[in-house]
Amino acid sequence: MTNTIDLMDESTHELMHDLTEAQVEAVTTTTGPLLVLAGPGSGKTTVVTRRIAWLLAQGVPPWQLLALTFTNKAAGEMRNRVEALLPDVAQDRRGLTIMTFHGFCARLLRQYSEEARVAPSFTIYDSTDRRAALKIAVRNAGLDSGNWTPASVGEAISNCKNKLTTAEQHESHAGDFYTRSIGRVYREYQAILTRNDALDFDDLLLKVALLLRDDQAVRTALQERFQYLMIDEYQDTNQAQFMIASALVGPQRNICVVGDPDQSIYGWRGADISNILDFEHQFQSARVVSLGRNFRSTGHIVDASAGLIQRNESHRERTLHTELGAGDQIVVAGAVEEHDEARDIVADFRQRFIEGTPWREMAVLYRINALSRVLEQAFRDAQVPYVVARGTAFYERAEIKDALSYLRLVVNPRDDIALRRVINTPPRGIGKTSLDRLEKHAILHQLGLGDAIDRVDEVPALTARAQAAMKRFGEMVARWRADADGGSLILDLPDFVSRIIRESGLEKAFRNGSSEEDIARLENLDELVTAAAEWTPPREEAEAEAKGESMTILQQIAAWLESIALVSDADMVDPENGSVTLMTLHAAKGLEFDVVAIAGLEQGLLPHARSFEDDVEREEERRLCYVGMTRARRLLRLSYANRRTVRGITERTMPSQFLGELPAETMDRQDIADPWSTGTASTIPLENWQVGATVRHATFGLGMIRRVVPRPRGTTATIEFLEYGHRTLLVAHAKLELVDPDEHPWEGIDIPI
DNA sequence: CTTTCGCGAATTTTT
DNA sequence: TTCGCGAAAG
Repeated sequence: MTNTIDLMDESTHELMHDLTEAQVEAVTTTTGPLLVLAGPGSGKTTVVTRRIAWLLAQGVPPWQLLALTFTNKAAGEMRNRVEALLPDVAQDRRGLTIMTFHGFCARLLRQYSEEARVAPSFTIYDSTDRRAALKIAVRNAGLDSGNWTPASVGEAISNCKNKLTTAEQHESHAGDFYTRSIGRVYREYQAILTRNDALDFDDLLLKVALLLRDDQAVRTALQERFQYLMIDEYQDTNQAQFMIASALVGPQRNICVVGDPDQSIYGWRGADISNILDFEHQFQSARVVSLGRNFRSTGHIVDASAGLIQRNESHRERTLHTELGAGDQIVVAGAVEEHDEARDIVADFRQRFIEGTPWREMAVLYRINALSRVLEQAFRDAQVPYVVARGTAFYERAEIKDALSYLRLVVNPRDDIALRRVINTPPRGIGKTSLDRLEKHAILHQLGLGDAIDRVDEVPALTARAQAAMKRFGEMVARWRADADGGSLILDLPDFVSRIIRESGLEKAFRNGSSEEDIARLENLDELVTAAAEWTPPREEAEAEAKGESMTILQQIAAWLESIALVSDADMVDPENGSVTLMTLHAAKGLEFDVVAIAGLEQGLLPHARSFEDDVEREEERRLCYVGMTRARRLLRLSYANRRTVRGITERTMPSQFLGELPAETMDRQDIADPWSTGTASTIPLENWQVGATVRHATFGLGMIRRVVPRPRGTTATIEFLEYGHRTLLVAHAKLELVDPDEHPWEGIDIPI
């Protein structure tokens, strides 16, 4: 590597002088397949951005570069950092493509709509729309909506799409009833999407994968354009994304993927960890660079998280080191119940603030969104500024979805899901009966609902009243559409949005009432107008506009709606704001803070109860915990409550098994006396009393813990002893010894269940 | 046709 | 606890 540096001139040396040897190798290995294994805090973004700058400095035209990320935030940060590296050469970055996977696919599909056989002005369905479409699909497939929930059916369909399996293919090799049924719903669901000119998230990837697979001309064109491909967070790619990446890589095979198998946390969504594990097999002669130095966290944090992740069967041995010193130990704190836990976190943060850490450098992470409620309350009560990173929440509010549905209908007249949502919102005399009649007519004549409304005179079943109401509705939308598409009266996007809110009657509906709720809804609608005003078109469009091709309102709405459909929670973390950030562990991926608290480290929460049956899922929970811990630079606080109220029911909880897996010397334990156990604590820490743990008893010999139940007189454990059957013992008094699982005491022995 | 009420089910994570 | 759905009342 040294001679590489010797060969560099002044300006390029500037790009390397502060990098480690491994990082330099990752930056300068520009030809052929390259896998960068980047542990937490190892300077992954630095490497990718320097690599882009390096390629540009080598004279590679910017439009030949394509970098794909998972979130808008990651893409934005990458763009900013490239710009910071190359401040003077703005026009040299023209055509440089740094986008999210989904955003990139959406763009390709609009560009090649004909080849991909999608409508050019397709709508992207978010999870709410998808749910609505799935319900209709289940109904159309003649199945009982009670047994076939949108969630379960949707997951099955999603899995099919990730594997590029079409409904027909799925049905053709269907054996059992379940598979056949899913196939039927899948076909119905896809028919709805097609009729509505809509694509769901999976379709964005699927359609592009199929396009690249089947259309050689398009594939070649893209391969020729994008000579250098980079993919961030590669451990979270699914099969469709792998297909896309493989197809984009031309004969020169310049593909660089960056990721960390230990941070794969989207398996539940179809992410396939083998993409990164098998990279060297998929792309023969790939170079592998492992970034082993952690620039982010202090020693105890690095050691503790390493100790945890080593417990995973799937973990590949490797060492990470930091040169930032040992730092503070991790605080592991217990609390009586969740309110105390939240208060303790706030008190801790307040102390850090007094010591000089700004609020924006602190974050609270949790497994499930429901936990944010208690935490928010505690922060509010203490008057500590906080922000809940929930980018999508605003756009999920009913009144916002209503307003957006009107806009969607303007852009895409065939969007029946949007139409259903707003045809009677606010009420305009078109009830269920009328809608049913319209639908019957539409099906009979093979029309969309929008078309049927345009010819509502021909629907004899409708009452005159309903007919008139529908006619008015149809004309209203048609008028908007005409005005948006080249009409001269409209000034700009926010004006148009506000006009729709007004003329649709949404505004009036909330202005009539004066309840707290109505006022909030009005404010939200105002907020939407503000959001429209603050929105700026993405770069490609902006460049086109600079050339004098200004966008019509219709095009602006379409682009705005697309950007809304593709926002994620993490996108909303604003480093400029002076608040503590509250978010899920998933949303925290890729971020870092000086001070991090993880709340709710309890059995059933983290790891989540739904992962109990499956070792693979449990390992993903451990990775999730690992991701959370490694977000911290200096201070990490893990906490649990002994009691937690979920859905109005208070339940006893156990500390997470993960706490028992952390090296003792990295922890500063601040557990509290468990009020349910009597006095003397057992020699085994509570969190090690897990179902499945192996123990040895002085009299009964070897056994396995089957149940652990906290009781007023002390926590009891039911243990299945190899020779004595099951016994229930008081944890505090039993003379038990925990057997190291590595000893494999069960080898060759049938464990009685 | 609209509104209200009561019941039952549910929440893990999200582009 | 909260949401969504269906039934019954207005």
